[in-house]
Amino acid sequence: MKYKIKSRIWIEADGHILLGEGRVNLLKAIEATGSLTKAAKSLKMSYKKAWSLVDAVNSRAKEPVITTAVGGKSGGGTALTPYGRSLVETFETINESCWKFLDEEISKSKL
Amino acid sequence: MKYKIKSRIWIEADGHILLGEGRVNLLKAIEATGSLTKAAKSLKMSYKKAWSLVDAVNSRAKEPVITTAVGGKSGGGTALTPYGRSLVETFETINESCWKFLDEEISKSKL
DNA sequence: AGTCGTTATATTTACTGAGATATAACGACT
DNA sequence: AGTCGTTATATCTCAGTAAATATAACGACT
Repeated sequence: MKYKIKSRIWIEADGHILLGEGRVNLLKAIEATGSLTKAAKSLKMSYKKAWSLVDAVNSRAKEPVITTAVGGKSGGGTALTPYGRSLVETFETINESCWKFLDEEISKSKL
Repeated sequence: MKYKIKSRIWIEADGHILLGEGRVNLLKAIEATGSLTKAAKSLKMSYKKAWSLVDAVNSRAKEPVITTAVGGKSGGGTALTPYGRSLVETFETINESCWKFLDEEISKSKL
């Protein structure tokens, strides 16, 4: 039986959490569905929770992460900005390289 | 305003968490005080919670992490085994190198 | 004007997890 | 035999969080 090492990373802005794994998943679901309601459903999350998460991200980030449209034929929708996409991408690459780094570290140790 | 990246790491054994930051702190407090009761108090944690934590660590680790004595003049006590000390030490060194790694990664990015 | 699916927000309800409390057992020492 | 501070464990209470529910506003299109 071997030990495994795991990690969670997150980005903070102004002492408050800006982006973590859950929020990244939500942003990706928004990009996939084009709607906050559908994104929440696809993650089996309440609309309210999803909304508070994206609101927190949007209000703390240096630039807007999502744009919302209300009303209209389709009812409206939510979309990721280019800046949002870059946030998601760099988060995921850093996260994966962190996993790799930790796997190497634990295999170097004598546990 | 700059983004900061943070992380939590933990070690799993057999699919269950073995050691994380909180447990490491508790083990260090045990080493410092020689008693689970005092360690719990020093961390403002209930005895019950502290006990369940060390019990979980002790039962999942490859070798015993603590030894306990019940009764006697001093009432008893809890001590860290050499293996427990090595667990704590490697956890902390990996944790700190992980922080360093992440700081470098985020400063490389364009956020 | 009416419909529709959405964003946005408040309020109420349910439940899990943490804390508080209680109790037993232990054994070196006086 | 009695004391003392500890380990060990069960049970009960409560708060804070998550979920469910309700409601308003919006605007393109028919």
